[in-house]
Amino acid sequence: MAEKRKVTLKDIAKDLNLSPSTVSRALNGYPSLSEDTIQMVKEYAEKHNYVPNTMAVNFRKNRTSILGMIVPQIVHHFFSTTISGAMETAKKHGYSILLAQSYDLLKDEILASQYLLGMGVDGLLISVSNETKEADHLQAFVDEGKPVVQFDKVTDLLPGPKIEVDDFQGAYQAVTHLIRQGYRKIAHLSGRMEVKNAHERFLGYKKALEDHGLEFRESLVKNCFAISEDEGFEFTRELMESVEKPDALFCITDLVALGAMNYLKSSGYQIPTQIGLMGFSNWMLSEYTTPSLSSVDQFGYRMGSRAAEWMIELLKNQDMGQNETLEMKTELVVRGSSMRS
Amino acid sequence: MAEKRKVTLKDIAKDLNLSPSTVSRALNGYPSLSEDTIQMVKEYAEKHNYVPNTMAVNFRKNRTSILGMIVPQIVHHFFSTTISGAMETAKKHGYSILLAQSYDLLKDEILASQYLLGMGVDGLLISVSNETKEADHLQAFVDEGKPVVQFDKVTDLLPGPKIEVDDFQGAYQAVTHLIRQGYRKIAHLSGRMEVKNAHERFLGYKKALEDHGLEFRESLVKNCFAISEDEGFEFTRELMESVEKPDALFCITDLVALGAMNYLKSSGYQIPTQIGLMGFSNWMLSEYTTPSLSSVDQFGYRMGSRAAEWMIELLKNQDMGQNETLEMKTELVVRGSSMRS
DNA sequence: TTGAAAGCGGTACCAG
DNA sequence: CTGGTACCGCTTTCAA
Repeated sequence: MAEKRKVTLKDIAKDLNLSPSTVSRALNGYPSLSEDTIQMVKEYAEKHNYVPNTMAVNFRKNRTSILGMIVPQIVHHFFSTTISGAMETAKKHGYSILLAQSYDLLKDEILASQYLLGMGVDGLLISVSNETKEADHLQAFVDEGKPVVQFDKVTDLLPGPKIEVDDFQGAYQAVTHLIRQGYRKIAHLSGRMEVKNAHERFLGYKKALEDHGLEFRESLVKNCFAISEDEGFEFTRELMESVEKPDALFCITDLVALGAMNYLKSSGYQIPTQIGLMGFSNWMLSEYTTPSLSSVDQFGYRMGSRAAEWMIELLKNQDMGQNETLEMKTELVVRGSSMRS
Repeated sequence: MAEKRKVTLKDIAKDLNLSPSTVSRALNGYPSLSEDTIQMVKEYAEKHNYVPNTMAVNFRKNRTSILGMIVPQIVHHFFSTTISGAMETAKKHGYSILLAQSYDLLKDEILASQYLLGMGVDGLLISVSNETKEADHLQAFVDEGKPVVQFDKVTDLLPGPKIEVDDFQGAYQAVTHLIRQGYRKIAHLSGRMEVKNAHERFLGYKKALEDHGLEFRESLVKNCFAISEDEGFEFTRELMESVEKPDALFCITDLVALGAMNYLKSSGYQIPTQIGLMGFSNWMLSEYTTPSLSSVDQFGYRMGSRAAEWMIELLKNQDMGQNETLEMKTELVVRGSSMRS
């Protein structure tokens, strides 16, 4: 490792017969310095391609310009878009993002938090796990004066800035769309009711039915636990084999809808003519199924970007943020699986 | 921001009437220290939950324990798996990963490199962009004694450790499989021949044909430029409308295969009976199409993990690495789109 | 407008 | 086995 020593601020000072403080000031654009000095220093620095030592600056200023970010899983398309959005915005403001995954396990979320805190991040962007029923590990950030901005999946156990998807509205629109397409017995493959997003979607589903004069029936709702493709398949089988036999399915997530689609197709049902199908999240793959899957877009990129923006603003103002929530609207994406007309 | 001052090493030293050096040694498990001292220090540290200041340590040791990682796009499923693999392995060894994207543009790759270098990463893991025809920005890392490990898409312009997918073998196996399924006129939707992976896949395709006594024809090869779904659709149309009319398609990537599949289905072709279809990369969505798409798995997680491991070993040994290549085998994933028997 | 100097929190060398 | 101390590179008072 033939590491050639890099030129430091002191080197410049010595060579230019200035004090380190002057050089520092010149480079950082302080006022009250003669134009000549500034010119000279800048030129010299440029010529010897001086690069300030980030570690020294961080150390001195007691900040890293790094934001921690915890998501359940990077490989989930939605989260990868939020990451992408947060990264771009952060970079624009001179921040970088240190990532960690919780795998939707509280245990791993705690580990990740401690890890990021130890790395000295300036703040935390987090979408909490489904298991998160305590928030001491998040409070730890706040205790050290590091803001926490929650997004997508949030917990009220930690007051502070939150960005949520308007799941209620998204579900309401989706189900309303199904009703307008003429479907009348709309079932819902829901998630766990303790999980806020899932509950909101359920409520949106219910309200849409009621507002359009359709009866809500418990028997048309199935709770997925793992939110898996298999559950989509199995619950759809149960529903289609039951007396209720719905003519449309609104699924908590595209993956579940995919399972439903597989069951329906393998059992010879025609989508969307015989039965309509609707997912949620607008995964990349929804476009590529046959028929393509209608869904609800959550604007992951924008969400990540907003979270980062918010964080940076808090950091700039030395503020921990109020206990306020920003609701992000969703957008219905109508595709083949629900287009009867 | 009510940041309560944290206890430092010096605090401990003062309170315990020891020197900072002793405390440091005790905490870092140095030999030649009395058991008593170690005990005492550790207990005190524990009790006052002392946490070493990462920034100070980094600064002092002139390293960050952060690895830079540049991929074309995080949202690509394959890359998100490599990221995940690299992150887990890095964490296991006390390293974290700072991510950046090149969007397959040289310009952005250079920016990302400079950015990561400026952040003071200890080394770089990179899958280069398709445009990368020079490597000064990577050489810059080497010049500062920071190892660069390339993976997946690599350039020979920078000598050093590389992890490559054995694209040749993967393509060879894929095409051999098609031949065994009885397909005889196998077309190839290839990528840009200047891109190594694409070229290797092309060569594997060609060799498989030759080894099985089938004629290779230029007219059955179409070069995709953007590797897009649209190109898959269009080139498939061209092929199917030409006199050549293949009975199977081997596509450079699953996305292209998807485009091909869409054209074929919309034109009434039966897959896999009339025409066989094969992708490459084994994207998440390949499983969910109808029919499901045969593909070639590239083990992204393992690849990222190996890249990180390699890097950490280099770092440990203060080594920049030789100009050697690790070839990772692929695995054929046979699904509905190519299963005639 | 500039300089001198004190650290930030550790680590590691040199003594003892 | 332990202590003293210089110092990593930069920022920021305080003083001139």
